[in-house]
Amino acid sequence: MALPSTDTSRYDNTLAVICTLRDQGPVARVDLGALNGISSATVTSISAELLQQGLITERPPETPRPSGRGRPKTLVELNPQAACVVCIKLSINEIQLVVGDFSGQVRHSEHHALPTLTLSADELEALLEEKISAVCTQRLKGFQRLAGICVAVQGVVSSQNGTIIWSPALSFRNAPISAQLAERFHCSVLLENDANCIARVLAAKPDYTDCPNLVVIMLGYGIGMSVLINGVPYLGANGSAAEFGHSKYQPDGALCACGRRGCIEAYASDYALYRAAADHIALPSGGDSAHPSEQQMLALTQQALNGDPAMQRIYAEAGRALGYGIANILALFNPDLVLITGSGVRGFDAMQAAIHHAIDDALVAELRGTTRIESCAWDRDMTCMGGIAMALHATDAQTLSESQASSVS
Amino acid sequence: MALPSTDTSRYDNTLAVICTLRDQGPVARVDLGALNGISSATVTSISAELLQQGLITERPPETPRPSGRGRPKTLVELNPQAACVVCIKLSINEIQLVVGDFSGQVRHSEHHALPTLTLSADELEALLEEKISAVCTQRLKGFQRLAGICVAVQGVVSSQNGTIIWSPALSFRNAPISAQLAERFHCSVLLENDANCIARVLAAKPDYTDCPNLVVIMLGYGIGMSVLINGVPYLGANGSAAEFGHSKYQPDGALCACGRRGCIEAYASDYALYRAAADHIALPSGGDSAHPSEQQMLALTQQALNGDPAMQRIYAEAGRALGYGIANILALFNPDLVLITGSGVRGFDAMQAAIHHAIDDALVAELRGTTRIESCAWDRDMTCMGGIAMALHATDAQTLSESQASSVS
DNA sequence: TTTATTTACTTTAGGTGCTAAAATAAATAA
DNA sequence: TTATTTATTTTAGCACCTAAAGTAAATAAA
Repeated sequence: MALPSTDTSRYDNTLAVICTLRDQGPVARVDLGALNGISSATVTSISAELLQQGLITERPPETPRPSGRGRPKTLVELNPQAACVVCIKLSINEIQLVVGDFSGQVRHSEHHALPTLTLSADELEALLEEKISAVCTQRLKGFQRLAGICVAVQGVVSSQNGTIIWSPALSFRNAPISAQLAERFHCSVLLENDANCIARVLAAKPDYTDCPNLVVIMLGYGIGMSVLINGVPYLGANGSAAEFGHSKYQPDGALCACGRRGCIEAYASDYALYRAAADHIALPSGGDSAHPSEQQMLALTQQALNGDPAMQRIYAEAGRALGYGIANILALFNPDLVLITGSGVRGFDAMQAAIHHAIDDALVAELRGTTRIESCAWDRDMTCMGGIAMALHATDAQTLSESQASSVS
Repeated sequence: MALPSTDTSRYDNTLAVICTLRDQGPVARVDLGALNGISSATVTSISAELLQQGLITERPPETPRPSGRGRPKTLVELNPQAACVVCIKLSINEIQLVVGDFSGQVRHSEHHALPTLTLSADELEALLEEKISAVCTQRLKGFQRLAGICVAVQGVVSSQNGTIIWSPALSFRNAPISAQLAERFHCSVLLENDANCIARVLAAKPDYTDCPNLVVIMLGYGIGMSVLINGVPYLGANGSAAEFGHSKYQPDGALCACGRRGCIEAYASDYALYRAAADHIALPSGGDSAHPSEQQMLALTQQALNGDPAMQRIYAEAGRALGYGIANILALFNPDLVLITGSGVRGFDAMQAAIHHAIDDALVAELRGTTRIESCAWDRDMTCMGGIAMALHATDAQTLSESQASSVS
């Protein structure tokens, strides 16, 4: 039963204006109207409220006048100081903290190496509180408030419950996180899968804006995925959807880190490639066998690209597993685009032929469809950028209602 | 960029009232308000419009008065004659036509046996026009108009383009259907996958209403699937999503009707079971080897349930393939519920143990999740009932705007 | 230098559609 | 017959939008 209830147009339009300003930068009132399909009279009214609440500011007229006749546009822009958000990325033996302002710009970023795998749930909680706290005291000068926190985690999380169900970075399971952080910092806390953060960033790129159904595959130590359906991440019933890495290539196949056999991850992840290669060739030392270092993985890839037949065979088999997995994605999701990224794209060229060959083997043309399959350069900062964007988006509603409340009092 | 634009609440509320009346039957204005979260003053206003347009009627007060004090409720209900819709199901060598009225009730149903596989695209078009035309002249007495047509097809269809991309019932491909029918009958034409129609009916059942993410697997001659995400069928970029039957169990495995190898369908569909059994046991004649008859399939299933070891092995292998396929569904979609139905559920008991065993083999508990996996009795009329419901839903918007236009003139 | 033109923004007038509260309707209980 | 209860309708008022008119601030032309 749908509950249409009362009119929400002012609210929707205000949100639309904020979103537009966030991803277009300073915009004139006329253009805000045109971009969002509302009259400029309405924009005048909305921007007057936002101005009064301190969420936006009018930009002083440009010194070199813009060409053309007529009254020059008065640009309005988000007030960066109106609020800030923090994103913490939790990966194996490393956390990254990033501070973003209300306009979405990154203001600060820091990395900390630490042994995440030996942490207890309480220690993790304490660690996150300490790091956020430190960043707040050092970096929050001038900001009106901390509006939200996004915790980006590799693995299975329940955004709804604010619980990390399972993560390769942690040795415990079912850790509730959001509630305590929310109480400690008096702001909304968003728990997100790292792949969803990446997908958020990629989906905004101009090349991919016409892809409402987008699948992003993250290759790396493990294999993750995000599925955007009409631009929003699909989470499933408990948040464990899009676990591409543990979909099957071969029943009773290679052993996976999850403990089962035949997962795609058991063929195409870093540890799988390293494991398959370790018997054949000598590798630079560093990392341990379950967690190969970037140097080791680069060396592996290089050998395959240099024409080493054993390594070529290993990458071809990984590509075949990936290809069969992608074939299932095409048959089940029929997305507009599959993007392959993550640190593991370093090996994409060595796998690409096998991937496409496997897909063509698996699917007839009608089911193969017209889905583009592309790789995408990896940037380790993308996760937190997406987390900042998601935290701001989640926070806008709250920011609005709070500002309204304070302006009433 | 979102385009919130002008207010649509009257429209939304009117649609909500119609939907409520359709699936609840006669309802009083107060209750319409409560069920849809709007005030009864608004319901009065909306129902006055609908009454004037002839879309609803007031039901005369009950002769045996309802208990309780106070002014008795005046129930309003949809006027069944306000419009009707036709659903045509196209299956291998059979079509079914069903007429439904504006209130969603089935008024007429007929089956025709005919050789669909020898039809050309033009012949199919002519056949559909002829059958619909006949049903209209015979059955449309008293109805104000034919509001919509739903064509329900096994296979891959593009609802957007109104094109049958591929169907096992037809020997040709890429047949545009909707446009010509729409022109001939001056009404909206909806082209739907049969599994989506079934899913629509099942999702409405009280047992399953709390399952926003629902996967329906249809076993039969082939294997189809429908994925409802927040209650709406997921179609993908070209309408070829949810092709579970052609997701992979075993690379280079058994030959599938699609021409590729290792598809789930090549293990667990009727033709696959028949093919595997044909070497082992004698079967009643009828059908051909690629299209076993219902009698033959019942005999097969019976042998397995009677304890025949060869047949038990065949059904166990089919169950294992299905189970691995479902494991991928759980990992990728993490739905609230997987329902297995279709004529092939006759063999469910013979496969069930193997299905669950395979799922547990494939997935760790965190990824297995809490998804319910259930079978559901098969009813061949369900497809058209879903088609009627979907056609009405698709049509309501149009019905409204037309009635408004005519009431203005 | 003045005037016309162009474009942006704001104000005004009017419409849609909602709700809460008051009024009315139609029953039962006392 | 009167009081009470519940349903529906009417009324008054609010929120929000748009079109159109009015105002502001620039350039181009006379």
